[in-house]
Amino acid sequence: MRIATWNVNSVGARIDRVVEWLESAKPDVVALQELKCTDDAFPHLPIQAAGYEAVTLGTGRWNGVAILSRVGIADVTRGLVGQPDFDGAAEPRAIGATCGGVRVWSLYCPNGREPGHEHYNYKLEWFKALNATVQSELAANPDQPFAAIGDYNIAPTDADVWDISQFIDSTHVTAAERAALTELEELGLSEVMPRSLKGEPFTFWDYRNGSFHRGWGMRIDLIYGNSAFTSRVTDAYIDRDARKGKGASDHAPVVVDIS
DNA sequence: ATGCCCTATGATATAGGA
Repeated sequence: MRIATWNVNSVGARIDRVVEWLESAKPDVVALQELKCTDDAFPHLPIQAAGYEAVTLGTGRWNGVAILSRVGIADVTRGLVGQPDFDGAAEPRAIGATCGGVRVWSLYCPNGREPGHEHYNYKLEWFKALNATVQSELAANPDQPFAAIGDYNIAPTDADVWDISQFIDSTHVTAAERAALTELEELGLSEVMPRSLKGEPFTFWDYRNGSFHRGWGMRIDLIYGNSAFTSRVTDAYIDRDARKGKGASDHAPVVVDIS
């Protein structure tokens, strides 16, 4: 079974590319982030025409997550256990579903903006809610394959950004953010490292400053799984080609194959 | 080569992204 995660930066603006990618990569399950649309506006018709059903959580202009599947979607959960509000609202950043026997979460973790910012504190609180959700689900079904995949907005190590000296006093690389990943690992999750098909192993390149052709990228779209999941992994890769050309998302898909 | 920002919004600027 092939599972993928992709921050598409607006599913409406990207729908043709998304459908084209589904047809070429042939994933069975896809976690999408940054839909930037309401549930009502989600483009179900072209997704269905490509052979997938979709469950979504979207409120409009910002955020939004979905899971696409051609192997069934059951037991859909929207939001996290104890998820914090931001600016008085629960943002659409997490959706979980069981697809083909695998429990999958599509995650769009908060950015944080800058260390010490209200949004940074929200980011750390959000990860506590993710931790509580993962802990609860792993305890309920310890033998079921479980994958928490998406845009984590954290680079796990200094090697996961193009130049760590550019990240002094920046989010995505702080000890507190990385500690949130360590705490997920302490629950029994571990990261599936994707290989790079060609070029540097990043998953995001800013639109600005020609970052993509300069190799100024970051690896922030991550695959975490429990041992029932990771023991079945046969391959994982970053589809960097999907970042090329006009009309691309600023993120590349990350794909994992399991037996 | 992949080439120097993009998206949605009660828009004609602004917020957010990372």
